[in-house]
Amino acid sequence: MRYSTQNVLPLFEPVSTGSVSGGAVPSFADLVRNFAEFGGTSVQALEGSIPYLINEFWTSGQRQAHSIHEVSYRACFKPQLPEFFIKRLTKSGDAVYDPFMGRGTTPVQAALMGRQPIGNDINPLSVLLANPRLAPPTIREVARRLDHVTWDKGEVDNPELLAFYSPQTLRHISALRNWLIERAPLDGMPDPINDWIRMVAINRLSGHSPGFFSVYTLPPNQAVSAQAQRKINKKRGQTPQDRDVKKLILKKTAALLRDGPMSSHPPALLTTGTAEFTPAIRSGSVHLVVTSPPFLDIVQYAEDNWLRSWFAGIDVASVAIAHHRTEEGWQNMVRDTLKELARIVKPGGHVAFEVGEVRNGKVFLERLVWAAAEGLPFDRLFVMVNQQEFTKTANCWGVRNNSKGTNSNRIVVLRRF
DNA sequence: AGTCCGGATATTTGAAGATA
DNA sequence: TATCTTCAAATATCCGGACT
Repeated sequence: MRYSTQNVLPLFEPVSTGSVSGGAVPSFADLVRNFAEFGGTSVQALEGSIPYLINEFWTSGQRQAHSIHEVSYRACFKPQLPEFFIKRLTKSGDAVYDPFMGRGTTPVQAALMGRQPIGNDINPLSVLLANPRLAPPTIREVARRLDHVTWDKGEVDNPELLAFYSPQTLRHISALRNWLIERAPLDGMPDPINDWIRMVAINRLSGHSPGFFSVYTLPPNQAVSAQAQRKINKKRGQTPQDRDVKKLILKKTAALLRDGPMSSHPPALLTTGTAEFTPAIRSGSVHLVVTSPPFLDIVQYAEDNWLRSWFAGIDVASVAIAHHRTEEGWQNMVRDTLKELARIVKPGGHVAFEVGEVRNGKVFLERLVWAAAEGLPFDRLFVMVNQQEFTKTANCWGVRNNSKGTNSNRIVVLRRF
């Protein structure tokens, strides 16, 4: 099913976060408890001292969200997740924040719903992926700009990459890379059209369909090493073919803009840095946080993104992405992050902190988050568990639904007092 | 000398849903 | 119907240290 305006409109109505008096307006807890949009009713459970509410909350099956979200990134939640909370806990113009924004699902969804998008991530790649989609150019503008790129000014200056690209394709990619680094430097003034082109190009670098610049390789959220790619090529008997870089960028641009323009929204604030210290964000300025941190050391974000970082001109070694191997270290990181969120979130505002079960179902991260919030100025409301028959389409690496990998969204819901 | 164990490292993909 | 796009790592192996 396509994402339609009809799906969006009701979301823009201001909603109350509930009130203890009167009882005419249901509280958020009541809304969650009584949720039954996909047939099932919420199951309540108490494990230890943690109240759980279990249901199918976000989507029935794999429902597509707004097309502007369709940017590949490792470990991103469905846009329906932030939508669920934004719809019920904020009104138009409110600020919605994600300290681990990744591809920017939360700020983009917030913008689509007329809220103020605020986002942060330690990886500079995040701003490059999120910011252009908050103010997209038109296809015509992109096409005109692409005609100005000096496509003949590219060399094969990194022969390793010939494992992924034909020489001609690599020359075009290099030409675009050089052109963007010169015309739209990362520390320079934003240029919505150039920044958009870079965002799309980053997303076309590698994948396993003809819509990408590369020969068939692993899925686009994880770039294999050049050495591993040479092995894949040998095993499959494949050689990189020429790809039309400009045409593919335009095609993906059209796909991203298919569902129409971005909604008008208050100005965005996107930063690059640690979630534990975000001085650019004013105290008490945020109404809702919807976020999901890295899960222990499961995903190697820097390595997975080496090819994208190369294209963008980011020095991967300079990006200090913390990998917490131990549960204790991870919980300390979460606590320090929650302390900063306590500063940023206004009284009465909420935090939806999404984690999952990892280590083959042995570690339930929401328990660590719940413990980390102890003693901070938050009411710990409950943990929502989103359970579906179907959790992901991926079956590479032998991942199967509801057996391997992370198969449930587990959201610790806090309210600032 | 042999075994066990935990941690580190290298290797490896296919089904579901949307769209044309 | 055909094609395109997407996707929160498990498993096998190696290595070094602890222990028998």
